[in-house]
Amino acid sequence: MGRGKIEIKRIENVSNRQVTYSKRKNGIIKKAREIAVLCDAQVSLVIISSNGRMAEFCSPSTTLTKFLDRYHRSSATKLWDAKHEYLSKEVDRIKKENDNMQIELRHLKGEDIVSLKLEELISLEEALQNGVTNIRHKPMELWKTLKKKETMLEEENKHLSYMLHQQEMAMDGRLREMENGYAPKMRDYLPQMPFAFRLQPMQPNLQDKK
Amino acid sequence: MGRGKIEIKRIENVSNRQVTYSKRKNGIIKKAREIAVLCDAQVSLVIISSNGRMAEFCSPSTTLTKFLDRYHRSSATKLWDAKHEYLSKEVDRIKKENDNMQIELRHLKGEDIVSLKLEELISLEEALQNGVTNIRHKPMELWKTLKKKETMLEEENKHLSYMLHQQEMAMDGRLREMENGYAPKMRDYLPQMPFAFRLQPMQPNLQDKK
DNA sequence: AGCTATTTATAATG
DNA sequence: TCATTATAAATAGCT
Repeated sequence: MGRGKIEIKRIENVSNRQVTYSKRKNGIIKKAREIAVLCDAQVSLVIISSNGRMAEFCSPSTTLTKFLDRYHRSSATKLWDAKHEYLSKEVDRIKKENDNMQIELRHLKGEDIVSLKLEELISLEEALQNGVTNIRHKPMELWKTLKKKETMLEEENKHLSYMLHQQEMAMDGRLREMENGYAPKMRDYLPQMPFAFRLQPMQPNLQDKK
Repeated sequence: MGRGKIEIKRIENVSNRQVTYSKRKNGIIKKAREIAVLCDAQVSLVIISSNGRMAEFCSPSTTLTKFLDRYHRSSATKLWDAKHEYLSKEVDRIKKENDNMQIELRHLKGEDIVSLKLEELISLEEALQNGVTNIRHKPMELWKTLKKKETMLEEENKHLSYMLHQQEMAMDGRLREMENGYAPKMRDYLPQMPFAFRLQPMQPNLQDKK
C-alpha cells in the first residue's frame, strides 16, 4: 500500500526505517483501538522501537496488569510463573524451615511428644538437661543440693547404724556377762523401758547444710 | 476499506462481530509482524476476544517475559514490582519469624543467655522446667526418685536415732543399776570393745525401693 | 469461507 | 519532520 510494493524485511536505511516505524506504529495502534471497539475485545499492544522508545496501547478499562493477569489465566504458558518461581521456592523453603523449628520448639517445651521415637526422645531429654544445666546453673544447683542431701543422709545413716551396732554389741556383751551373774535378762524388759532421756538429735538440720 | 465505510463503534450483530474480529485479528497480527521485521522493533500483541479466546503475537526472539522485562525497564510504572511485592514481603516476614525462633531455640538450648533480662530468664527457666516435667515424665521421675530416696533416708535416720536413743537409755539404765552393784563402769571400756556381732543392716536397699 | 468493491494505510516523493 | 499522493493492502458486505 504505497507508491510501490515493499518486501517485508528489515529496512536498512535508518531514516527510512524510522519514518516507516512512525507511520506503521500509528497505523497498528489505530487498528488495535478499532478491533477493541468494534469487536468488544481486550487488546494489549506494546512496541519498542530499535532506538528503545516504547509505545503501548491497552484497551480501555484494562490496565496492563489486569490484562496480564487475564492473559496468565487464559494462557497455557507459565512465563509469568517462571518469573515468580525463585521467590515462590524461597517462600516454600523458609516456610518448611519454619515448620520444623515450630515442631522443635514445641518438643523443647514438652508439648506434642507422643509422636517422637525413643532415640529422639532421649536426645531431646539430653538437650533439655543441657539447657537446664546451662541456664545460670539454677536447676543444676537444685539438683546438686538434692544429691548432696542424699549423700549426707546416707553417711548419717551409716554413722547411726554403726553407733547402733556398737551399742547393741556393748549391750549384748553386758547382758551375757549379766546372764552369768545377777541381773535379769535385759532383752526381756527392754520394750517396757521408760523413755526418759533426752537424746541429741542425730538427723542433720537439712536447711543449714550446704 | 470495504464495500462501505463503517463507524468505529461496537458491532451489535454477534456473527458480524465475530467475522470482523477474525478478519481484523489476522490483519493486526500481520501488521505487528511487519513492523517488527521492517523496523527492527519489539512487539507484544495480545488480544482476547469477547468470547474469551486469546491470540497473541510476540516479535521473534522475544519471549513475552523478556519483552515485559524490557517494558518494565523502559517504563516508569512499577507494575511488575507490584506483582513481586507480596512475595518479597512474605519472604521478609517469614525470615524475621525464622530469626526469632532461632533465638528462642538457642535460649531453650541454654546458649547465648547473657543477653537476657532477668524476667526473661525466669520464664525461660520455667519453660525448661515444664519441658523437663512433660517429656514422658522422665526427668520428673528421676526427680521424684531422688526426693523419695531423701524422704526414705530421713525416715530411716529417725528410726535409727530412735533405736540408738532407746539403746542408750537402756544401757544407761543398766549401767546406773550396775554402778550401784558389781560391774565396772560401762562407758569406760565401750570404745575398746571387740566388734564381734553381726548386725542386720538398717539402711534400706535403695535400689529396690519404689 | 471466498469474492470484490471500496476504504484505508502507507511508500515514495517533495 | 510534515504533507501529498499513487498505490498496495485490508476488509465490509455479499454470496
